[in-house]
Amino acid sequence: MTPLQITVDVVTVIFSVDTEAQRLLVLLCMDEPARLPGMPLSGELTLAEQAYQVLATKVQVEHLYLEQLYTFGGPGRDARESPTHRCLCVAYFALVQYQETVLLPGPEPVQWVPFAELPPLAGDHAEIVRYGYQRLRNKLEYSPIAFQVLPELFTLGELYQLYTTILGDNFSDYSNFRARLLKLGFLQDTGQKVCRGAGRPASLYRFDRQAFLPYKDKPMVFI
Amino acid sequence: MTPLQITVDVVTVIFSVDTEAQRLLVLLCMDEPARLPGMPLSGELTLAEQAYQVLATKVQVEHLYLEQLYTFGGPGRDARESPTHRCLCVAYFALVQYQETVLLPGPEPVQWVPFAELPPLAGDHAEIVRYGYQRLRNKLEYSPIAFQVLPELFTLGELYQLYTTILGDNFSDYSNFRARLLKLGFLQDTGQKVCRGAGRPASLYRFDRQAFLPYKDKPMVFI
DNA sequence: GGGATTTTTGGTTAAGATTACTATAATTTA
DNA sequence: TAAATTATAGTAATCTTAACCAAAAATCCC
Repeated sequence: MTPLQITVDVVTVIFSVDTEAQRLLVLLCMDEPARLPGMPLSGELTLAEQAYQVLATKVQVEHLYLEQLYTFGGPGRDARESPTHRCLCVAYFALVQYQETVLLPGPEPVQWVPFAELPPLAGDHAEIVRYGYQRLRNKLEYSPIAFQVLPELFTLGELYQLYTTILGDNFSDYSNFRARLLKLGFLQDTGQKVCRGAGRPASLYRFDRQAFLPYKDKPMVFI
Repeated sequence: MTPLQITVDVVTVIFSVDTEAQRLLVLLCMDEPARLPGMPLSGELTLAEQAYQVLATKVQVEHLYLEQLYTFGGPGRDARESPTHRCLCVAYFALVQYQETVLLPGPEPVQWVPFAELPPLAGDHAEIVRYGYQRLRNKLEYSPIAFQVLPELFTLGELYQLYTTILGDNFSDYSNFRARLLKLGFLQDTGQKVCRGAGRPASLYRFDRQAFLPYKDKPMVFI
């Protein structure tokens, strides 16, 4: 019996939100066919560090959220496989701040692609992206990842736009969204006012992590 | 550069609920130290099939729920590791029906251990069990896994006991639990009455999968 | 046998949350 | 300067939740 040879790829589904254009974006390597950024597992890093490495070789960004998504591994999912060689794929999920993200040059150029207009993807990468999108929606509803990728100070309108771009605008109207979020008590009004385009100036808010902590493990719904 | 050799173990955290004794149980291999059932990845099966295989070599059971839990893989998590050898662990989560489960004899005997009285576990298996317990609580609250491990016909009291044993009895009182579950509309009253010990006879209910399906992707809370 | 106990069942009520909607304030745009 | 735009505040009807209460129908146990 020949021992089974195993390859493990770490790929990262990187989302970001262009609130201006109201678009959810996915970072893709524009090969033919397009694929998710990834690299084979190396020896010294944890899986999470590796997933971050994948991200960091493609983009420069300070504010992000990263977590493990799922491990894909049916036999036959990769062309390199054979009876003695198995390929697994540990997928990670990332959300990065769009405005500050810089795409890095490299041998395989990456590009933001609107989630609504995904091209055909290599192997099972389309499935991985769909899985990541579900995770994104769920996380948004019951965890504060939005504040991870918003600037330190933001308006409630900007927060609402982030939510509508990802969830669609039928999850709540703006007025009720505002009331609910403010009631939760972890948004700190700085008192500063800004004008973003037309309309009455808005208050700048800050996410108060201290005030949020009591919500750990308690039911907490944003939408 | 020597190629990295990778071993992948598939382990399964198997929970069940002894409603009589009001105890949540975990299946452990009673080695020294105790550990979760698992086996190295082989060539022909999907990860899920492999996880089921792990389960099926230890217990005989018809009704169960199985899903992927998490992939653990920091370097240094396993004694077999070296600079050229990396061990990953793809963990699965299972919930099985206690009453019908038969522990199978084998070289490494398994045993139900109360979750409240876990012995020291090998490697990072304690972390994996804790992770599984969190998943169990979450799943119970917003998915119908309870019906997967309840007999075809069950009383609302039995359903409530399953919930209290896992979540503690401070999540809802019986009366409100009943009302909420019945309102959801996917519990079919068969009209049959049974007496379980003392007390007024209870109606036997059936989980109506058809009536449940509309809840897919919709918020749905049981507690 | 018969009262105590246990469990199921079916409520009620007050408080809180949600939804849809309205109105007003303060800015930019035309 | 009027119109449009966005932020903010609030209301009222409806629905949900939490904490109870009480009767019904069985077993338990003396």
